Amino acid sequence: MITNKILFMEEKTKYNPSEFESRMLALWEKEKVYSTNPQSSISNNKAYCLSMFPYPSGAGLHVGHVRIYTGTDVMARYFKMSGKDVLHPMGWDAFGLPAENAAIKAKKNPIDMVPGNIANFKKQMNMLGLSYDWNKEFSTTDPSYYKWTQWLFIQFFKTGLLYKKNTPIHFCPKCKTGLAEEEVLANGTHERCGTVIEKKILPQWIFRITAYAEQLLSDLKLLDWPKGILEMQRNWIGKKEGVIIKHTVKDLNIPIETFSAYPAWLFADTFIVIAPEHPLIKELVKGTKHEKDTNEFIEESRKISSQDRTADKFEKKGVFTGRYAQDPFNPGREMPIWLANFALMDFGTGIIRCSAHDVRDFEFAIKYKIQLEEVVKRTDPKLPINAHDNTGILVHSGPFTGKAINEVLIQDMKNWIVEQKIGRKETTYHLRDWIFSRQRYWGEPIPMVHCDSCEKKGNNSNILIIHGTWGSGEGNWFPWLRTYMNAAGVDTASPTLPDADHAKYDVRNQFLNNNFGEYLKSSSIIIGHSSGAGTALHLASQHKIDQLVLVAPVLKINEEYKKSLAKSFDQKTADALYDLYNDHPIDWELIKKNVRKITVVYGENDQYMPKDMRVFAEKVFEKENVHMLKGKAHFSSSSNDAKEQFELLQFIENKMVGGWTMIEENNLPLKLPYTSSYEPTDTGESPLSTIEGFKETICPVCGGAATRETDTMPNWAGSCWYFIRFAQSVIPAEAGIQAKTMREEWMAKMAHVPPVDWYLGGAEHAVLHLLYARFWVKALKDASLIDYPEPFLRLRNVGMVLAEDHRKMSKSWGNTINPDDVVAQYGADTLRMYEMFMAPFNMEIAWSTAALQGGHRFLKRVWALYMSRESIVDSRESDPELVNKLNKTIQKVGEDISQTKFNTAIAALMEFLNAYEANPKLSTEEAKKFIQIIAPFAPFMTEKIWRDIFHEKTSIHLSHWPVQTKVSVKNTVVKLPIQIQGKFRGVLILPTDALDEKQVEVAVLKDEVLSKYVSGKQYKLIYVKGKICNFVIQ
RNA sequence: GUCGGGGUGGCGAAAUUGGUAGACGCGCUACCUUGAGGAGGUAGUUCCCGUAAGGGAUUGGAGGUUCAAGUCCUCUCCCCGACACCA
Repeated sequence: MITNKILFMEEKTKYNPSEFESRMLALWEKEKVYSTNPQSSISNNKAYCLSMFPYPSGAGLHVGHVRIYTGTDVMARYFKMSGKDVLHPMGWDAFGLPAENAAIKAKKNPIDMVPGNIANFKKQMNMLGLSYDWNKEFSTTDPSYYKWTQWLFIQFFKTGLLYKKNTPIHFCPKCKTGLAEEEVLANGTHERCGTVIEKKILPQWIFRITAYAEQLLSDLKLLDWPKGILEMQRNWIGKKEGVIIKHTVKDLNIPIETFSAYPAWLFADTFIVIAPEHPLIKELVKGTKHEKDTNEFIEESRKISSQDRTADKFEKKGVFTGRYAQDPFNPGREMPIWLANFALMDFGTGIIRCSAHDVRDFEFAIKYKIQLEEVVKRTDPKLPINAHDNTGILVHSGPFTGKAINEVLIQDMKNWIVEQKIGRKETTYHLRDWIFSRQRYWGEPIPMVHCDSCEKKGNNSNILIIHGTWGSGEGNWFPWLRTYMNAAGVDTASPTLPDADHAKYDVRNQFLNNNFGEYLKSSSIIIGHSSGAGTALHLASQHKIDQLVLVAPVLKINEEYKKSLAKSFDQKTADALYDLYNDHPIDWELIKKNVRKITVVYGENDQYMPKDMRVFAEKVFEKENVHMLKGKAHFSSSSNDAKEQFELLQFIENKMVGGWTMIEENNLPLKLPYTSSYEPTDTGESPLSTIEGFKETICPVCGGAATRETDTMPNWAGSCWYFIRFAQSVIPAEAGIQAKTMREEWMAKMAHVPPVDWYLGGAEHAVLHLLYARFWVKALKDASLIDYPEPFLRLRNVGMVLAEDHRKMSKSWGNTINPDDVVAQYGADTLRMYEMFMAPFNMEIAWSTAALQGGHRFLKRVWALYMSRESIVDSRESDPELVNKLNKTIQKVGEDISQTKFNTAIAALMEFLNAYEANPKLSTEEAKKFIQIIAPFAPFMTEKIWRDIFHEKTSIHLSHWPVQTKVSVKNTVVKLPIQIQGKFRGVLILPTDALDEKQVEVAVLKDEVLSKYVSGKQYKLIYVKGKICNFVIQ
């Protein structure tokens, strides 16, 4: 009998995770413990915790994945127990080169390979006890997901943010695809495969991320991100403020411009160099004796790869063009123009003014014996003073001679340059536009069609802007919009109307029809601003056009409004406008027939518009086409609205640019065709071009034969907005309201979900995914598709997990650790505990199987303690000191988790366990609390104890984070550290009511050890009451 | 070269505001226990001198501020990461 009982106890006492972990998983699934509250994503008490989602490789989870996912899981569990509405989803970033290359190797279609990999990842994630709500799961390769990625592509196309153009790109000869700037490493190799990149000119979809350079830079201040990542983004955007200097080439009268970020040194420049790729060179040397040398030099430079350029031994070389330019800073000085291989075509203007003060220029001048001048005294004539130091007293510097170089002086010089008309101020960025085409199979097909006949017929969209009263075609945001649209390949015009202040209907109408009658066609967009709307409306009644966009429009003028117009302008102007609207009435019905889409935009702070104008707009047009923009006024310089009106872009719908148009919305998704031959081609075209029946299609505009785009999107596309899809609310759409259009569906499900609160992942995405996603969010915000400026409010980086030998884990080294093996041997809780404990979350760590035992031991000790019933459940009395310590531990663990300081949280748990074991006196209620605060780290074991020992019916993971019990611990004594001469000499134990300086002094003098340092000596006391006391011997 | 992050025992690391440096864990040492296991317990463990009591040194190095510095300031060395002929 006795033996049996002992056996039973042993069985019960032994910590055997494999015996219960899988049962806990089943229990959680049955009880739907991790299902998300549908309100979570829109609750103002939400905590959106997200790990960077993985690309599901065939290799399965790495222990590095485990570290990120456990960290996020611990936070999600803690926030949930703290009463927050937690969103903690997981999905798959399965498009892209790695998956495709693996599939090619395995001779399978990636479509067939991905599901197996996902299943394996998912199995492993479940095994680890990660609290994902799998109802939120999706893969970027699901047509139901990439349908939206394609739809977003179309939205960006329509507004000119994405356009197709022949452009020199980085091309990976191994992967046979074009790449983005961010995918090329400093040594000129592809970040995925290490192959040296080539330059090629190919037609590419270009995403205008540079339009957002300034916002991407300035909004960094909104983010709680690691300093290093912020700095890397800042550097990558690379804003530089400087000046452009204008020159004229002697004898040729060709203007050339140079950029300088250091204006203080401009008076020293004596020669000019041009990048060998510069197109101007041919003109400079044409027909001269320098032509041959120059061509040879250009040819030679072309052969040097970017890899060689960055090498240490890169030799500065150049060749003289035989030409000179006048130096605007030193009248009479002629600057020889050279080609130089250190000049970069893609920085500044590709042309540089050079001086004795720049290291490279100096070296070059010495080599080719070019004359130098200096504007600050050099101590050693053989060495340059680096211009980037910006220090010294100027000489030979015109009006600035004798002045010290500082910020103020530099500003003065810039202003002087502008005043003298020598040049202008200029801001440049390192950021380049994002090449968005990949000549590969495994990506989202680009939902675009090219129609040759449309292109020839001139069916491209163009834009005519009509300005308002007392305005001009060069006012407000018109030049900005024109530059922006022209860059995307859209023709624009913004004529200044004759006598616009007082012009009546006839004058306006005649002028526009004479000059722009032929410009307007069925694919045209007319934009009318303010009272220009009247003219625009009349035009639209005379021409069939695609779109009419009315910005802050005047739509009618009654007597009262006429009076106010006369007051703010003059009577003649008011009369002219009255004529435009009333003497020549607007035919609303005809306009509606002539125009495919009419859009009206007002700013909510527009003080020039009578209140009923918008009401009227909603009456004559469809209500859904009348928009009110928050924080905007009259969209004019007079109301101080910014000139760059990105928000207006959303209302402009270019239908066709360069013969390209989008496929119709109800044909989305454009599915990736299934094929057996998807290897990259050698033609620079995507493999989709070889698939029969894919490329040929019908033009949505003219109905004739057309061809599809066959390139695909880069693997970063899907991850630019996946967090929005995860957070998608299910409320209106799935409650029975059927959205008519994709925009309606988006607005209902995705427009109102908030950004990610906690984003955890590796630092390797600093300028790739993290920059791209920020860019999309800004573009989406300007398109009114979401309403926040940044996707990831807090970012925390995870440190890499190295192998035990401190090298990277790699199959070829044979030093990998498989999480499956660790879980099989020690249980998932041990693996989680160890990875959270061994180092601060963001630090690199080397795996240590020995240290893993530490976490295991902790769990075993907790287990053993709670399994010995008499010490836990049967004890009624709590020791106040221990409860006090427990309170502090509850507090610390919570605080540490919310600061991603998991290692110290666990240290605190261990510290408490030490105290608890030494003196196991806690009531049942208090004993439960300790288990609860371990729960985020070790979800399996704590659930088991919660149910078996405490007989709880609902999951510990749904329980509330414990509150601290008030205990009165009478601290009757205080340990007071004593220093003598600043050196620690011992601790005095003093009653709490005897802590006055005098009492401390007496106690020290009485103390056998301490007294010998001070007795009989002159000393001064520095006493921080109750904290420390220092005796300073005089 | 520029920018960012670091440097604390044999190892991974702690340290609110400047206030007992080394919490917690690993490892190690001695002893105990056992079902002989990758087990458990107790005590010890920054280094040097000392049987001990005790003393001295100590947060990469040098200086400084302070009653008091891992923490603040100046200079300097080393490691890691990112960017780089950027005018």
